[in-house]
Amino acid sequence: MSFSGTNLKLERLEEQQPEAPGYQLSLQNQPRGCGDMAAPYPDSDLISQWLRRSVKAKLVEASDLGESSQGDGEVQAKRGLDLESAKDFVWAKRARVENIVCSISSSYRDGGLEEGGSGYGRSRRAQERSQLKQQLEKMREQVFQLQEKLCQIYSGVAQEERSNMGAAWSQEPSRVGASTRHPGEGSRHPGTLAEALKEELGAAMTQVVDTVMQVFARQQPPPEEPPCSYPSDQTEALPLVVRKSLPRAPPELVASTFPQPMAVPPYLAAFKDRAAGEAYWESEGLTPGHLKKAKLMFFYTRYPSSGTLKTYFSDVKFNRCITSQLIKWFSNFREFFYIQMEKFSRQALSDGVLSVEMLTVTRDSELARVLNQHYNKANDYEIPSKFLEVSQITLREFFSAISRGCDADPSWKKSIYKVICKLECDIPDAFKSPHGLPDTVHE
DNA sequence: TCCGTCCCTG
DNA sequence: CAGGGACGGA
Repeated sequence: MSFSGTNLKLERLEEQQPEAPGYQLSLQNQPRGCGDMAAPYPDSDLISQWLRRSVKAKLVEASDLGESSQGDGEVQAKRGLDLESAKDFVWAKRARVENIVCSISSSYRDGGLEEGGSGYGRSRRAQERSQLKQQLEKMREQVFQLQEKLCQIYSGVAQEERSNMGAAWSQEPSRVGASTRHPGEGSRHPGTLAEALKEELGAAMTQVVDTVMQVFARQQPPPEEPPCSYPSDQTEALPLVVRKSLPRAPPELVASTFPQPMAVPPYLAAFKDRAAGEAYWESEGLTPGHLKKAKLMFFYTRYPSSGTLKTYFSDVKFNRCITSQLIKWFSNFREFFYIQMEKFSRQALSDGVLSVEMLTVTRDSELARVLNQHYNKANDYEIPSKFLEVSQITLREFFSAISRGCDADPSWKKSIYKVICKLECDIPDAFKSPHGLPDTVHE
């Protein structure tokens, strides 16, 4: 791996570093359109400045005090940055990485920070500088790769523009989003370009940030308490169902004693999960396996009590959140169930069915097929005959109520719900097994 | 007031 | 499927 090109590019970055925010610096080495891409994200300018100050303060702190940067939790805890705007995360990441690189690089190039002090302090500083130098080299490489990627992506866009336009290439290519939407040109798959850009940039940024975080995390002791409480503590804006049995990330990658703004905020970590196609936590949370199990349990119980839920989800650590989530699941299951019942009974009415006796639900019924598709998508479980009976009773209740004109009453379904909630069936003991799902039941 | 449910929306 | 408002019962 050659560093010559990398160094050239970095020096150009460093020359402009004092004035321009970090995220714009590297873009200035790109075609103008790339730089303009930053325009929709003005917030990242502030973030960049703030981050640069934080990193510099960190370096000065480490050097002046002659101490490692370990363990200054109080100072770090005071540093917080609200990066909640998800649309800015890529730019925030970029700004963060580039500012780290620029700051370290500037300090390094200028011969380090203030000399003097005791011999002990000097040797520690030399050690610090040596470590920082190594980090710088690695990060230079990463940033260079990122720049290359951006160039490739953008040049690809530009080529496509040229070939598609067939006319003179614009003197001043505007930002990608705008350049793909010329007036009167129609919607020529701008979404594809935007998506490609987004994916490439996201993947590249993830790679860079990961490396940087790893480099810095190695300097830090592991946190005393891994933030594994996160999935159950913050459920907003994240899927409540987490994938289980995937490798847990080293805690220091999720949160370290690094100054707060540098730590990966949970939602960014979550994005990183998606970008990397991995889940970082196994946890106390409900998994797709639990969801599947719950759906199969619906064949037996439409209104499970919290006690029933606790009994049949014994591998789950129950708290208010988990309980309400499970209850919500069954509420959603019922909703779907009753919607289908109403739909099929109205259909039967319009098809000229005259009496409820004509309405039956068997395994061959279309209604059974729809229900099976919803609650037993993998079709690896046989619908219990009891559920077919309950479905038939419900269908007939709906048919009867509608044919009597009861649906004029806004609360006409409540009487049906009262009937159905008494039709609970015994859930097979196999569902009590905390691991896996019961084998197919053949009746 | 709390909790469960319904209902609507995204 | 999740979020959230409305509603009613305890």
